[in-house]
Amino acid sequence: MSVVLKIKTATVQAIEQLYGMSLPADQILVNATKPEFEGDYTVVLFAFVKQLKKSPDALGQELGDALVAANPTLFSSYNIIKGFLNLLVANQFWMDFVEQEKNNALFGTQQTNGKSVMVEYSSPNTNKPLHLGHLRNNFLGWSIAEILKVNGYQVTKTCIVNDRGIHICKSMIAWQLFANGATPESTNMKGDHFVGDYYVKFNDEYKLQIAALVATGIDAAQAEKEAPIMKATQQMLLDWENGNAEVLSLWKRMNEWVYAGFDTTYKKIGSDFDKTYFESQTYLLGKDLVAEGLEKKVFFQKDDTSVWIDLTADGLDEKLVQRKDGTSVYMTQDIGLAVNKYNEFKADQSIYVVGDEQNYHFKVLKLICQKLGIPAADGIYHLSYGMVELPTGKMKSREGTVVDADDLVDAMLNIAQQKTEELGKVKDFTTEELAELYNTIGLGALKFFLLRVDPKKKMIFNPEESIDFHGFTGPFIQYTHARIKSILRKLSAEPFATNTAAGILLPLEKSLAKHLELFPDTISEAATEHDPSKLAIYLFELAKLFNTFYTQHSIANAESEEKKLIRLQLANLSALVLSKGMRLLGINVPERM
RNA sequence: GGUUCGGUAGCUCAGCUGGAUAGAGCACAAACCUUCUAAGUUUGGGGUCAUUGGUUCGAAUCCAAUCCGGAUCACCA
Repeated sequence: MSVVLKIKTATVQAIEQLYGMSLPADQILVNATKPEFEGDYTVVLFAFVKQLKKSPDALGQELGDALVAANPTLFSSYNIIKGFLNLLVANQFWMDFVEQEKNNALFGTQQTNGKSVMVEYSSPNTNKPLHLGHLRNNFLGWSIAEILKVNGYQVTKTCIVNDRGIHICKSMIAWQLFANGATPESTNMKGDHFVGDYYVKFNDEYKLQIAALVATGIDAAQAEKEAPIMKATQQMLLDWENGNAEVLSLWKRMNEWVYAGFDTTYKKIGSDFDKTYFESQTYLLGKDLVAEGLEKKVFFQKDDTSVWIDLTADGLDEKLVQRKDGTSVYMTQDIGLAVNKYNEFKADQSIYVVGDEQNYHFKVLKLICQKLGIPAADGIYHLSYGMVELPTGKMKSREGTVVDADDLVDAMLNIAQQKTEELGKVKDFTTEELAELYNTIGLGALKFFLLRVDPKKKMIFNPEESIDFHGFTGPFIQYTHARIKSILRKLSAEPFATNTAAGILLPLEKSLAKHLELFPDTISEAATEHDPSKLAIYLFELAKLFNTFYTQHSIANAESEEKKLIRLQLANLSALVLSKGMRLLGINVPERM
């Protein structure tokens, strides 16, 4: 049980005993005491002053006395200032806490809660390489999955690959027209980039053709439809759907190129999935649900035989679920896939990590599933994240203003290498060890950069300014970890003796212990809010605290053996929490850097 | 226009279930390496928390209106 919860519980009991009034624990407001006052945690009294008809001071006095008397191991003293009851937690309490957790690899890990959850993320299109936006998606999805795991959930990571559709045909057509049989092998290119280039070529050619048509006097909208390359693409999509062998074979071949490229990137950034779905295999799902929905009168049919759902009562619009030609739309597929996933995994919750541009889509998806009475419906949760934008605005692949994922990762590794070489602290590393270190640091900087901000908010990335390695960054935390490990190596600190001294904790020692104690609560908050940035901020503060502590107090040359011991314990637990916490963000921490 | 998300220091962001004098990092100015890793630490300047009104012991936080910006409201996926 966390300290804050203990304080709340103790307060509830005290109020019950003193005044015979029972309050729920969540009505007690407990804050960390502001540094300018004496104390560790503060109970805000105003909330019950009215109900109890007492002055804040009198209430605080009685409550403070009762709390200290009833919980001598928890509280050592208290003071009251203007309606705030500042409680001082006993030094021994913090020391016992550190003693107990000092080397506990499971610190912060919850027991299994019997619930299962699916996390769907990444969702790439197979017509172009991954970009910075995908990186945010991948890091978020992966991290949330790990955070849920330590909170006791059984997690299945899934990925839906958008491997069919008009956009795929665009690259295929362009390849037929311009490639002269070139392949990734013959051009020595990564497959996803190779295919992506033909997607760009399509758009270039398309624009030219439109311009040519407009020059002959055709209006722009008409020209967009008439352009031969577009007509060919649409024909190809039809051929694909009709199972044309030649088209299917080209489609497979080009997709294989892309998968090979994605595979490399996923390995490099550490993304993995337990189950991958392909849209080419799921896009027909959901059709039978349309019939079922019509029967249940959830859907209705218009005169032209298209099928709709009326969501005006829910403050939304009418939404199409089946075209008049009987084919299904995106929404229908998603309903089908949701049912499919549920049948396969029976997950209690299904989290979709998808950009906030699809907020409306997922709102509708959940509503429709609920109206259809699908068991998975209430468990649908859209983890909506903001776009990554450039200072000049949104990234657009057609205009070449995307930040390519591979390029960015490579650039990060280069900076990591350059800085490491400048500092020259690991000259004895082998080539392999160095490569691993650059990877750890470069990716750590990138992942932390993308995960440290609230997922809901859009964020700005300026390619002109390289991602920092100082301050609120991944490398700063990695560095702190390496620093601690260096001390532990030198003092060969394990196993620890049991700390029996009833010593006094210095302010910085106590601050560290206090902050370490918050780790389990932070992890569970990150899970319930679906927000890894809570964890990132926590870890940064821990690293900062440790560094301050480090410069003020020596561990190796501590004033006494007792001091040395408690500091060793604090250092070891700090390293453990930093390492474990960073791992939940998908970031490794080095032993040396 | 409807819905929805956002607006906090020069920049990037915390804080938002109402609590004490609004915080970090970067940038800027300065100090600290014969002592456990200076990718570090310390100090300093820097704010009309978009605006106006309301709710109350107390508002960056809640409510309303307004202004500004994004997303979305496709027989695209």
